[in-house]
Amino acid sequence: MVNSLDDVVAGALRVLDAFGLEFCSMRRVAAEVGVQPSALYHHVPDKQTLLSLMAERIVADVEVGDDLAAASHSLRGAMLAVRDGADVVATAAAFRLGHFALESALARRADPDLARTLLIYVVGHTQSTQLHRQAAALGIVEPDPDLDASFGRGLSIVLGAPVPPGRVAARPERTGA
Amino acid sequence: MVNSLDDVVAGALRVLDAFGLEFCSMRRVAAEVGVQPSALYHHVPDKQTLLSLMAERIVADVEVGDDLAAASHSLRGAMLAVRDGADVVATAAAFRLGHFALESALARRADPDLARTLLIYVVGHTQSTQLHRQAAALGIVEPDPDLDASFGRGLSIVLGAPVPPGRVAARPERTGA
DNA sequence: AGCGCACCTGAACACCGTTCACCTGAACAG
DNA sequence: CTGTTCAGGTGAACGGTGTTCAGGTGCGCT
Repeated sequence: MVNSLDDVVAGALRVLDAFGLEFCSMRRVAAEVGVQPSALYHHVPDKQTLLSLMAERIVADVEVGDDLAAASHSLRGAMLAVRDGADVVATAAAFRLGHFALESALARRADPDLARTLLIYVVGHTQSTQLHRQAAALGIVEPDPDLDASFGRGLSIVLGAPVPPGRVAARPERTGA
Repeated sequence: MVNSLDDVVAGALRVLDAFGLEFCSMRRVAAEVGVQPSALYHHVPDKQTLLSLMAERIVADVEVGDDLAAASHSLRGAMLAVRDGADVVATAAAFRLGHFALESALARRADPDLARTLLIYVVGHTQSTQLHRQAAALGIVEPDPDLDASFGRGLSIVLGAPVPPGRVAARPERTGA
């Protein structure tokens, strides 16, 4: 008892990391915190709201500096650190375009359109990465070791193609057939 | 009675368009088709599978030609045409990176990394657009008339910044502060 | 001592996806 | 005409879900 909102969010994140988003139900979170399901509604109006709080926590210590690529990798890392983290961030209020804290932070450093595009890309690719890894862990698909590099290359495309070392920037302009 | 798989998918899409993804339950689809819920499982093993079929149908007549921007707009249009269409496409098996038909089609026309990045961006931005519009329709947020233009600008960023007519391609390279 | 309030209980409501044993009716082979 | 097969459907049930609500308990404050 005597649980605070933080305790609830922390418990929810523990459940998320242990069981995945699919099984992160209010009842499970309640059990984790040691409480009846209805008690959660004393701290949170909604499951949706709880998910948003979890998302905020997941990306809480992503630092947005002047290096956009570094910020992108930082965000990706933060989401990958928690099971289904990218899904939670994507689902959460997160994508009310323009009302997402990280987007504003990025927009302060660069063109707002670039900020938005970058954010969509980073979250989207990371979401796919996590989904793929989970499928691979279940043996449904063999792991793709190129996924991380793929992220970097896409990042370069979005950021303006200063492709890292020794990499062909092959982007055919309307290759006919 | 005498329903085929196509009838089920069509019914599901009708329910989706009328009530949104949140309320697109097997029971509702069954009612729409005029059948008991359990009957659906004669046509489909899963709700997940049904969603995938719906997604395929939503993007079915998107044409991928040599003009990547045109293809992007076409895809966006197809998803926007159905309520929560982008969500369905994003959720569906869709994003097993590399196993998505549209990604392969795009990759045949351009660099695979560009294809992947483009797809993530288009679906992601459209998803946000649709979510925003729905929120606006409910009066939760005032509509943002710039969203469509925003899509175009982001597209230009991904495709290599041949920014359309009369538009400043302002992309500061690590603008210090 | 007594009020307020944060926190919690326990039961209930209306749904959900899915499974199961069973039925129906048309198509087709002998 | 009989018999079998089988796509398609029924109706009940199982174990879950998010959420609500009336009520209870104990701490801190005045």
